[in-house]
Amino acid sequence: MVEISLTNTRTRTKERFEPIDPKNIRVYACGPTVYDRAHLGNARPVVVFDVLFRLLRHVYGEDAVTYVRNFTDVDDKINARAAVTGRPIRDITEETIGWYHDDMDALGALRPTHEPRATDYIGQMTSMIEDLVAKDFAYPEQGHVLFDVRKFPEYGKLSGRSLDDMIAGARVEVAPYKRDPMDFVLWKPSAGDQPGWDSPWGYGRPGWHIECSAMSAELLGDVFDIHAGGIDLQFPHHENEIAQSRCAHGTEVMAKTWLHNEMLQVEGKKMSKSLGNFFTVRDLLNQGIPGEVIRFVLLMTHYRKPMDWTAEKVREAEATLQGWYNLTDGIEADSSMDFLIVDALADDLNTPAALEKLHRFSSSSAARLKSGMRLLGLKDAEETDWWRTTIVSLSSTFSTGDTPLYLSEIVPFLEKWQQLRLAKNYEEADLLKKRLEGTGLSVIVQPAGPVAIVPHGFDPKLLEAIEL
RNA sequence: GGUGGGUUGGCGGAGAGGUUACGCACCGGAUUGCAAAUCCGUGAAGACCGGUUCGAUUCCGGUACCCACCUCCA
Repeated sequence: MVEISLTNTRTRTKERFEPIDPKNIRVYACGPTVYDRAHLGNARPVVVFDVLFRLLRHVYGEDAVTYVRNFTDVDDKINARAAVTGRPIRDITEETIGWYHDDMDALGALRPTHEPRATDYIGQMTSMIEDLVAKDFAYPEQGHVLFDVRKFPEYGKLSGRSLDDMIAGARVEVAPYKRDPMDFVLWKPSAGDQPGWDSPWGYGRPGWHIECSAMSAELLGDVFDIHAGGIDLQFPHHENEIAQSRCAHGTEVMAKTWLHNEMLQVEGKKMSKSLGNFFTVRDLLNQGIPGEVIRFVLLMTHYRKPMDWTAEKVREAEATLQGWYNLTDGIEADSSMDFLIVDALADDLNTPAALEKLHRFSSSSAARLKSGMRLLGLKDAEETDWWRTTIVSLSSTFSTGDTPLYLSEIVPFLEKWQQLRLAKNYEEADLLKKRLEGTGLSVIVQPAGPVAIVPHGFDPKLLEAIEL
């Protein structure tokens, strides 16, 4: 059995992963609030924890892993979106969930075992809140229900904060219904057209944190193996989840292992709308950057380090993948050296180290490369075609797939170019070559003669403007 | 202010107390009208100051700088 080690935020150490039940490993990751397209920062944890999911399935068996990622479909940002657009909330959340699936599928992320929606678990939330009130960990006040942080001595342990320090430096307004400034909302009243449900505390809606506690308990149990999310969720979201779940269930831990990925930056700066470097996964796909390339870039940096998204990395990833796809197209995969990749991933999801192994395979065995790429969730060459090119030459022409050949359009130019070259009229030959390259073609000389490399998506109409 | 993390060659980015990371770029060679592609090869590092050690970029302490969170953004 491969020994997996993971950096556990809860204990601040890298430790060996030992499943509670090797036949049913239970993982929960915090999913998106569905009010808009997923941005690139949302994609990082999705890809990172997809690698974890794949690794666990590889090691323990495909049916031995239960992976839950929620959709937060009740939230004030969604309400705001509904108010601005005049659309029903359900329309917005349905549409956004569809987008999310499209975009994450494009990145090669497997669908989790369960993708629960918060609004389908309101009953579980209210019973959990009732339980917390009954056990005196929470108190109702002015239509709200609040968690009483002073009742949970270990509050702040996950993020290494003390209540008193946080209050000293807090910039939050203290609501009048709170006993302690750090008390957080489990339930809050709804008015007007805000979404709401009947509850023992009146018509209202849940606070943000309770949904993850209720859904993870329902689907994974009171204690489960791994809870994952972005480092920005460590406080307060995960801290609050732990407080709720442990107090309600009376357990020593909520999850044995807590994993947090570091944040994403763009060209060295935090991604933000004001800096103009904010973009969604869909924006990148629409620019023609393939999903596999986005995935590759995300895998180039270890998940616990801040990662910088740059155009240079995109270029590098695309060139590398194109080369690997050319090597592995039509090749039968050889899994005999997979353990090298698995070992790298088992060492705290070291994806850069795994990529290094793939680079080594690329110069020794395309069959092993193909198998290794699958382990990282990179599509097979046959499943995608953006990397394909067509080679047009005067003697023989072939295409790496179903790409059109453009023989009649291109060959006359190659013949002309060859004539000029044989006549040593290099000035005109170079001019012609430059014009051809302006259409996206690459024109080169091989031992057998001139050759044009036609990229995927080439537009032959561009050739009409060039004089023969 | 509090808490956590980081600083590796031109760039990206890992591991390891002493043995080539790897990729991109660069340079040299093969090849080439030029170029591209491909193949082969060389060089290049660990913020600063101390400490531990036979030996540290790798462990410990300090300094500087950077980043994140504390503001229901992954």
